[in-house]
Amino acid sequence: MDPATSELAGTEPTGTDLGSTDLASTDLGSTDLASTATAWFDENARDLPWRHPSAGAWGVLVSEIMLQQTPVARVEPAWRSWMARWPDPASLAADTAAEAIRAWGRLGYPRRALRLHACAQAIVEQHGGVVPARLEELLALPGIGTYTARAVAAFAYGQRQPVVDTNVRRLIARAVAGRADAGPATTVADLDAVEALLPASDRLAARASAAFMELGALICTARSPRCHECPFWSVCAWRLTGSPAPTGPTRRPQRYAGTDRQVRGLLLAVLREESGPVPAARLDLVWPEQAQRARALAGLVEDGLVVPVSGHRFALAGEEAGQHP
DNA sequence: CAAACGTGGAC
DNA sequence: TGTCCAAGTTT
Repeated sequence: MDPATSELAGTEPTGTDLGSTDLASTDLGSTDLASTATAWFDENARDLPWRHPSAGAWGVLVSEIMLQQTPVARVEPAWRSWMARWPDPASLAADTAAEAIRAWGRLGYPRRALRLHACAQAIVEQHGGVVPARLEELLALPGIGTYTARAVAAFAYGQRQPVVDTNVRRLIARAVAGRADAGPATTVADLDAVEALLPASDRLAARASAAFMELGALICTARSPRCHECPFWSVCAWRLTGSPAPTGPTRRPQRYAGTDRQVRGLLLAVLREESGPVPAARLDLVWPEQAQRARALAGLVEDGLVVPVSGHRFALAGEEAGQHP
């Protein structure tokens, strides 16, 4: 409908009393969204390993990369083994990209593994092996964009940063703007709108950011929001107007079967299972149409995930040495 | 800026 | 069974 404008902006804070919740932890009014969400978070936050102080900034960074488009349930075991093997940037940087891609397993979007490996090397080379805390420096690292940079700054370093992911966009679109769903992209306006909701102190703001995300992930879900359990129940603009259905055209064809993505996945699955270069003939088996197969393989090479080796063989990046007979 | 980029689970 | 969805980034 209005693609140029942000769904997150445009409504004023409510002064309505929530009534049922005791929010004694703040000295300000107890009815703003941030403190309401935080109070809920205090009672309902999941005990995720990267939320423990022991996870450190590296643990937070790794979790954020893994969580880009991959559900928590699948990330958790992968994160544990990853951190056990590479507890800091230096250890990952010292290993091959191939091992990172292999350890990534089936989390999806394996370019993230490659970028995380490159990210670790950049952290070692440019930041002495310490995950940087400044937004500018985080944004300059491979695989780290608007969301992830702020997530690391807030969750690892306790900074006051608007952390806007799909969950927060949806939550605020409903609660504040009264819309059924958020728009497609994170805009500057989105960041500003969320920033305006954050408490003044760094510590409380970071906590509120985590609370907003958790609320979006557990309660204000895309499919069947659990409004009856939502702490925003009495103030949510969307619910207050009868929870109208989403307007506008439904988007995204996004098929998967038969796409280059599927073929890339099949190709990479073979290479992951092998310990070194694989004959091209072996890769030919994964997909019947040679043209698409060649295109997918070329794409993997172009992305730097796969490297051609002499003698019509291919290997995971960093493994082209081929010490196997 | 739209499109590309994996994968598996829930409904 | 097919569609929808999951803590985005890059080009």
